[in-house]
Amino acid sequence: MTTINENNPPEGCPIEGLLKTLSGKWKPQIFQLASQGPLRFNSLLRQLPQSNKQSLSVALKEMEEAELLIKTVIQQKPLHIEYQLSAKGLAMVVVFRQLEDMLLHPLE
Amino acid sequence: MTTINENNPPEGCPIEGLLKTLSGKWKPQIFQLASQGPLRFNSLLRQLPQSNKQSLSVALKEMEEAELLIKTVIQQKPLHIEYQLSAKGLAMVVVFRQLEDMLLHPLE
DNA sequence: ACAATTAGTCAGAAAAATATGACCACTATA
DNA sequence: TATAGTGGTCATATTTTTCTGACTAATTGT
Repeated sequence: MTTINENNPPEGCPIEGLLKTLSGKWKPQIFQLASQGPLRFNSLLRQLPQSNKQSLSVALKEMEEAELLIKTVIQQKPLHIEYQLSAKGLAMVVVFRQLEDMLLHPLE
Repeated sequence: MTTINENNPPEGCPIEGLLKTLSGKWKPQIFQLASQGPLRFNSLLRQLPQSNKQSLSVALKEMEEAELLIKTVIQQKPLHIEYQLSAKGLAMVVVFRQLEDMLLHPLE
């Protein structure tokens, strides 16, 4: 009688945390655009005309909390706010590019 | 007068495709468990008691289509079906581990 | 014959994610 | 004074994702 390891509730699955911070409809585009230069809120909104303030606001906040983006307040009048990729965020984008390739290339 | 690149609708954002195939409530756990050995449907269901047949069935199918999992029918009676990580899937898990570390380690 | 196991599918309900439109404060321009 | 730009928040509505429970079909055990 062979019973296989079935007592394995992966509580706090680490991959879950990772993929959760990366999940969200507009985060891929934010990564992509931020990899091309600093972002500003209204500009981002115009570049993603299918999106909306609310969702972008939440996505930016989550990415900032995950330390993927750095938010900078530029002291001009009117105030300008810039979001740019952190080192972490940039490293993520680099890895994403590798993963894309992996996903696309057929399995030999 | 400096106008910044705003004519940049990232149609078919490549990162979007990647994160879409990785999205789904139970895929992280499937990656995790599959990295420990081949999976069978009902066993998976028992190991993830908060989940359900439907969602797992869909997730397995999507991961199989993305060539992350390989489905094998074992000709015994009753038929057994095994899901195991492909080379691609395994490589993904390895990269996930690196990304987790990146995400956790504070930005210096 | 009846229950349990294998691996699912299906329709409908519930929950979660996303979008809409109004509103806010501040500054600038006509 | 009114309009537009900066960068948002909030309550509500809509859409998408996930879950539930019933059902299938073949096989094994009691």
